[in-house]
Amino acid sequence: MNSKKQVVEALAKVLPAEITADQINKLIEKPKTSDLGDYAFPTFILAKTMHKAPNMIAEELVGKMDQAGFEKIVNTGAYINFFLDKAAFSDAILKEVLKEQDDYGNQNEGNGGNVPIDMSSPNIAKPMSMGHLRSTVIGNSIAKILTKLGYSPIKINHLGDWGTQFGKLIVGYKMWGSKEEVEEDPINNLLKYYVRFHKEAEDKPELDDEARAWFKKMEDGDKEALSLWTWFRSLSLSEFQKIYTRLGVEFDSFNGEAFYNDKMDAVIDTLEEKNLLKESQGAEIVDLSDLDLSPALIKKTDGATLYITRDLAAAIYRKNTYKFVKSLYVVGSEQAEHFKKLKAVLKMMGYDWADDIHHIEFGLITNGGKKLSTRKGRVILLENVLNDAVDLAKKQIEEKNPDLKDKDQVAESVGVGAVVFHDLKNERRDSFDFNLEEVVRFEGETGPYVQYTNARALSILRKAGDVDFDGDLTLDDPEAWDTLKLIQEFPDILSRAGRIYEPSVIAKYALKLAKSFNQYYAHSKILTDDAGRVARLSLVKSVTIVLQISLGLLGVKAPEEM
RNA sequence: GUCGCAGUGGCUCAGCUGGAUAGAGCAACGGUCUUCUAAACCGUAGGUCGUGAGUUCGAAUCUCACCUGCGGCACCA
Repeated sequence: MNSKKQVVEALAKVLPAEITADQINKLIEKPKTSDLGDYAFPTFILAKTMHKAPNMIAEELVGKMDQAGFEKIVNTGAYINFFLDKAAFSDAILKEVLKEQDDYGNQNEGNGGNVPIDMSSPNIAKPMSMGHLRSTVIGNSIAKILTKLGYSPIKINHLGDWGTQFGKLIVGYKMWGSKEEVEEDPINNLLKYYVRFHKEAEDKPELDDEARAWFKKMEDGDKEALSLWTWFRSLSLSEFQKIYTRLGVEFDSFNGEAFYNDKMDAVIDTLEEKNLLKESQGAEIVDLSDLDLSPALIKKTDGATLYITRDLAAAIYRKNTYKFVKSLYVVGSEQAEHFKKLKAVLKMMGYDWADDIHHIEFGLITNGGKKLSTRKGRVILLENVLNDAVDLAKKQIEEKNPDLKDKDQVAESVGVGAVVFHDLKNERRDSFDFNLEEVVRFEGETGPYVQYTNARALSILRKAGDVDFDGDLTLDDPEAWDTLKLIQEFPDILSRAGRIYEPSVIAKYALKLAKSFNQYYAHSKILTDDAGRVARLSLVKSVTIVLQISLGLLGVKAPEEM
């Protein structure tokens, strides 16, 4: 349903013909308060052409307008305020949601097009930190949003599974580690060797040489080196999997850095063919000075390849494999320049689809104002944060709803949901300082608040028993009005979230809808047995549908009771 | 130095393409559970929207300068 269109049409009839429907549509705004109606049209721009004061124009236009189909149309100063017919509106929107159910809001702008999403991408042998959570959770949510918009996302976990750090790891393992220790607690112990390596290498630079030598062995296909690498990799992966399961995230591909080892020569060949490669200070570069970018370093002085070389190979591989309509990279904003360069080089290679690559950047999480650093052992372990949050959720349940069944499962959903929601509710570019208390908060603008709202609504529906959601769903209760309008806005919210790749748009919407419903809940007796009962229950049902869709899009579970 | 991002009540943030008295949450204070889950609801208090100029009928929103913070800037990813 489209109530805005109704407003545009009403205006088009009385406005000068040179103003197009499209222009009208752009000028219409939503008033801040409901006493100013549901839509408003400012008449200032007409003042010049009509040679009259805006408030006069507004008054005149209102006099000429047909009020049919609206509750009323009035002017307030220079604005024309439209009040929708609440009864007709509620009936139409509730019927639509109840009919569409989980499909409510679905759109097909994507037309099935493939969209690889590079996300999560933790480094092997290092624990997942809060930083990885961002990439994982933002990527996952964007994938779900795009699915609802008709795209086919492909979630790629571009694992950090190759590079000199493995040389360091092997050296550390051989010096201080043991098979038993690693198998007991793979990630933490591997991390221990890695941190110790960096500490000791400060005084013993020969350790770095040794590490380089081991990495060289890996590249040369040395059996021992590769078998250690494979072992570290698979241990790490199964540890990561535990966290992904908790977060409810699944991947379509785990092709990480190592996967592109044999695909870089072709890239370098092409660069050479197109005469793009230049030698500079002993290294091979692509000059990007025309674009005000520093050069892209393709090959080091020692002939080894670099990050961008691998990413070029990956970009091309993804285009060939998936024929994508766009390709997303959920990576921190500190890498913005890297992606500019990546696109620039691809463009120079003649790949116009470079324009379809989008860097979905997000802000840094700091701890005490400082950047997190694995090397210095300064990390916030995601697993600990999740555990703390779940423990706290469990306590709350014991306190508030001790008879609840499946307490542990609900605590898991609520605790993890709080952490995930917290990460998604602000604009992704915002960087924030980690604060456990804030992350695991359950009151106010939080995930649990939305979950709780949904659980209470479901509880009403359970108490209502069998309801035939049919017939007249007219609801002209002013308390319900904001909620109804919000439900109707959902498809627009979804499309905006997809357009700007912003899960926070959905999170904020869910909070708004939950708040609005809680107000309704507090002021209306829904189960009262009167003529409006079915309509009110339809609203409750519709709210649960939209809240559950929204939480689902964020990757947050919606427990039925809590 | 240079490029990018940000600067809104004590704290964390909204504010869509410029529009009608700048909105929430937390914290503070005060109310609301014999009635659908009080993880909720209602109310009070709190803001020169970093600073200065400009564009406009109208600027938190656009332009410029400056200040502050964070991030990037060739052999890490």
